[in-house]
Amino acid sequence: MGTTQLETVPEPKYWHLRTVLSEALDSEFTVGEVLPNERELAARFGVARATLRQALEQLELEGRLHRRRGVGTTVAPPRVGVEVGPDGPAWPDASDDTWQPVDSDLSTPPAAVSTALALPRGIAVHTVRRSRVSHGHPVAAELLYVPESSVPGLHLPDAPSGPARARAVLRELQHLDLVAQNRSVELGSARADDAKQLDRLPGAPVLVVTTHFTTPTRLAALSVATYRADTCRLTFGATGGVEIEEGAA
Amino acid sequence: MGTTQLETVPEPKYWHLRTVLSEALDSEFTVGEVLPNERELAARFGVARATLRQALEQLELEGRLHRRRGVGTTVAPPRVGVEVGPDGPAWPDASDDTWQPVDSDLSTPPAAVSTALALPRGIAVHTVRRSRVSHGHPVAAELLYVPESSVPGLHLPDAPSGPARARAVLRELQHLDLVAQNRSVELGSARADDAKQLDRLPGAPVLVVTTHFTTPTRLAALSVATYRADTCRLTFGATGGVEIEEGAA
DNA sequence: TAGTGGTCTAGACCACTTG
DNA sequence: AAGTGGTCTAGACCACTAC
Repeated sequence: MGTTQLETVPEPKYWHLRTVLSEALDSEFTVGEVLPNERELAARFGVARATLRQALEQLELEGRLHRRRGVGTTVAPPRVGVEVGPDGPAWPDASDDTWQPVDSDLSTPPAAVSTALALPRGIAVHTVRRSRVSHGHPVAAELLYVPESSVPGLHLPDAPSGPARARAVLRELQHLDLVAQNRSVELGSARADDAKQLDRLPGAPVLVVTTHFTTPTRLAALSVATYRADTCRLTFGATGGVEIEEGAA
Repeated sequence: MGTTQLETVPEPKYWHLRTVLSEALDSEFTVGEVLPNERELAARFGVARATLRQALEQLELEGRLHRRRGVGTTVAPPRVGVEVGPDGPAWPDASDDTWQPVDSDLSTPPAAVSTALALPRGIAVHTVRRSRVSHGHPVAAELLYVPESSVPGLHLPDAPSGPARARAVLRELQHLDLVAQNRSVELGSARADDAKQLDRLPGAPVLVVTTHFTTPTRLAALSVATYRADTCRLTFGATGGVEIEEGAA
């Protein structure tokens, strides 16, 4: 008697919408194609714009869509795999071309960093900012915290900040004997400065990679790298294997 | 004359609210404490409930809050660090106590999995479901895809599914020569079945860990593990180092 | 200037947990 | 039955981009 699925589906509208849109993206759209605007999509599906936006937010979180204010919503390319974490412990390399030194100064780190480095709160450390670019787009912003005691022989250039200073600190680190490298990954939301560097709005989802660099005696440096969660797939330890490309639908 | 920051702050209300609440959580609340309900909080801050919810969603994404329908909003404990990824390549262990075999059957995997395993679409593979528990709470759900050709000597128990069948497949895997193990991490949203297993709502943010198990000749198995992004911090390769505890505010 | 996505409001009702 | 968070609506205005 006209019994459809309607009564047995306690599924939220936005979730159902997400599924419908996701399938449409698979079959009827190509990468880079622009979708109809939100007001039209909402009308087409017979829902409020806020509900439609909930579905779009899900798809953006999953890396399927790319939304830009003033421009529109486009179909995102598959996430780029960025290699994070070499086979063994290794210092960040000053001549590394995946990371670009941006700036550096001597400043007091957040309390959580002081704690991790076993320093009293308020003690200044060398703070190196680096930026990672892939395929022409910024994908990560890094803050590297180095206690002064880790680089006793550091000879600074004249400038109190800038890329040259950053490279000096990175070069000096190579002298230390690195024995271990603990990494962790967690979800976070971009702070205002990271967001600007990553070309996103504050609060955008990011993958935070924290790396502890330890020498035989102690924790010598701490790196906090913030990756765009919408566009990046972090890859680890390609131990002899071949990188497998996806997106071959 | 009464010039405050108001006019120079194009910062969204929900973002400012997030900051204020975050600082309040640091100084005035303890883990497990329940916050006032959303309607009261919204009234207290003079914003609409939807705006207040945007701030709470951010804090939940960052693992600071725990919200449960019908119950309330509580202050979340620090994220638990879950070790994912041993030092070298290793098969999932049947007697591993961090992972618990849940179920197993022979079924056709999603198209993306077929592609990665270099199988024609529609070919059935052994699918093993496992569940990971930490501190009494479910933290991850895993789907392990094993082509029949990878376990030719598999002797199945009578039951066509169930934990016993899962263990049989896992045991048989140990016989293969594992040479590499490629891992990647990306952000995703929980599908309905994962969400139920993780005690979350559909669409909840998760960290998806994909592992490729390769033998000398080919890709022999594929694991897709879904971790709760709100409660988990994934840790990698503790190469001789000591796990550093956080939360020592 | 027109069109886009981003923010915000003030309501309503629903699903769920708890007493 | 009462109280909580989750969903949804129909509007308004703002910030940004591009023409």
